[in-house]
Amino acid sequence: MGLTKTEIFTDEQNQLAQLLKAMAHPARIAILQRILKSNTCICGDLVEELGLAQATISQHLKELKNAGIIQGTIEGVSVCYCINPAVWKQLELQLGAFLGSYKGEPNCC
Amino acid sequence: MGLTKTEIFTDEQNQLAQLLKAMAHPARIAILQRILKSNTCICGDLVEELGLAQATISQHLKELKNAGIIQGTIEGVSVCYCINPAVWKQLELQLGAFLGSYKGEPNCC
DNA sequence: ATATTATATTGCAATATTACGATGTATTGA
DNA sequence: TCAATACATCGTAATATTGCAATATAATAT
Repeated sequence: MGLTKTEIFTDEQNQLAQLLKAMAHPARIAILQRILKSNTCICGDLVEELGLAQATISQHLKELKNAGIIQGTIEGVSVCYCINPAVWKQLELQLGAFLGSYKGEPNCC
Repeated sequence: MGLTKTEIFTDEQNQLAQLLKAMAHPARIAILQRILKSNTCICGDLVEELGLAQATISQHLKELKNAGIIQGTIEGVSVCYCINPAVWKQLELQLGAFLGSYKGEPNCC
């Protein structure tokens, strides 16, 4: 198979899983950290700074963009990527609620 | 390929990516939500409640266990799974720092 | 118009993931 | 001991992901 059965889960579960999946790669975490740090946008500096080929970086950027986590605007010859505030905030809320719902009660295993 | 180049990233990036990856599937999110809700442990109730085969559930549980997010102890004939408090707390901290480092300054794209 | 620069897309090979049936294993109860 | 119950593991098919070279595209500069 290799095909997730999305139809048996809630929209919220599928959506959260998709956002997590988009971030679940060290290169994409590195890209996001880089965008967060130099809050002013970046472009293909990534190709030099990370040790991956240009095609690979472009592909990772595309995945982050498809998930809605980042957005890019053309800026002359290069492209400027930055965080999509709405999605980032939603992710923060959804994940916060999810992670925060654990109350660590020690009556178990 | 299909092989992540982990050696070019920091331990923190690789570790966070691995934790996110373990959670980045709707079935595994559903499993975690179920564990969080009935904070008292569960077992193969999941097979009935989610619409997946027993082998599939077992496989997802194994992945969560391998990532360290949950732990299981044998309880008679069944197995009791619950959250690993240390890893959960670490995830909360690491993700909180990561997500919280975005200050939403609107000087960009 | 043409070259240059920056990024995207395509095509491919290697590997990973998802899901399940079938089978193995360990514990309890009769 | 033997059956039943609850999981785990194996094997397999379908599909997805990762990474790159090669090539395409789009914008600016000459």
